[in-house]
Amino acid sequence: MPDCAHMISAPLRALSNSKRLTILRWLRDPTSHFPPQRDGDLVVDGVCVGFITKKIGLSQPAVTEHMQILADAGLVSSKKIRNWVFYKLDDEQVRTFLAALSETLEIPKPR
Amino acid sequence: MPDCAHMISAPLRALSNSKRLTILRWLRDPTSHFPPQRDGDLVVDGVCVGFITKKIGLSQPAVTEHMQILADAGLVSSKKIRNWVFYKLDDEQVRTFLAALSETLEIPKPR
DNA sequence: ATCCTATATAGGAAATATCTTATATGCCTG
DNA sequence: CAGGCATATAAGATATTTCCTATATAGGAT
Repeated sequence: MPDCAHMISAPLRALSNSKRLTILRWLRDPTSHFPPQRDGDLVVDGVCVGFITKKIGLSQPAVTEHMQILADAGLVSSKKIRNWVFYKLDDEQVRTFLAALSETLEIPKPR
Repeated sequence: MPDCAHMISAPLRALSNSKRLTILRWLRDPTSHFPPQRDGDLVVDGVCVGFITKKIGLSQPAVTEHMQILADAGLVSSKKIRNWVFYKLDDEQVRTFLAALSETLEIPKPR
């Protein structure tokens, strides 16, 4: 396995902001935090920017930027449907990141 | 279990800086990255500020600040011996943090 | 006491992050 | 095509982070 240091930097920076961490917690379990959507399923498609904006109380451009940072880090994926953009936690990538972080921080196994 | 959100924010901010992440990787396995110390064992006591400063190529005050951020986040512990200060990865707290982060990011189990 | 070494603190400069308002783009409806 | 809605981009203000130099503190040796 190659040195995966740079692979965890972007997610760590993305997670270092408390607003983004809050959003990720919402996306982890969207039906508990958002009302049903007409044009896209909360779980299947993700949560639209407008819902996140309303709930977090920031301007819409600020939320867009936060979501792009999360997407660039690979922690969420986005899907455009009509003129909505739905963001969804990327379970696979989250697990990969968590594994890489453990690998980076935990004491190396003796051999 | 209480909401442990704020418990992971400080470590995440501490980890979001690449210099600090590099230092943590060194501290994870100090004997592979630093020469033996006269007045404190690399593994038992930790690594002194001077060694880290020399290796990372920043000013000593910058390193001191980085180490304080890591210590405030609970990721490292410090031990003063004579006029040295040794920093050491806190395995227990690192594991606690990793578990809390997984708890925060992973899909809640159905029940 | 004086000097040398190791680390911490103070102050401030420069870079980066966060956020807002204004505007652009793109899709849908009538 | 005109208008409305959802999101993205642009520009810039403010806040925070990162880093340096200068200085303080503290222990050990001469």
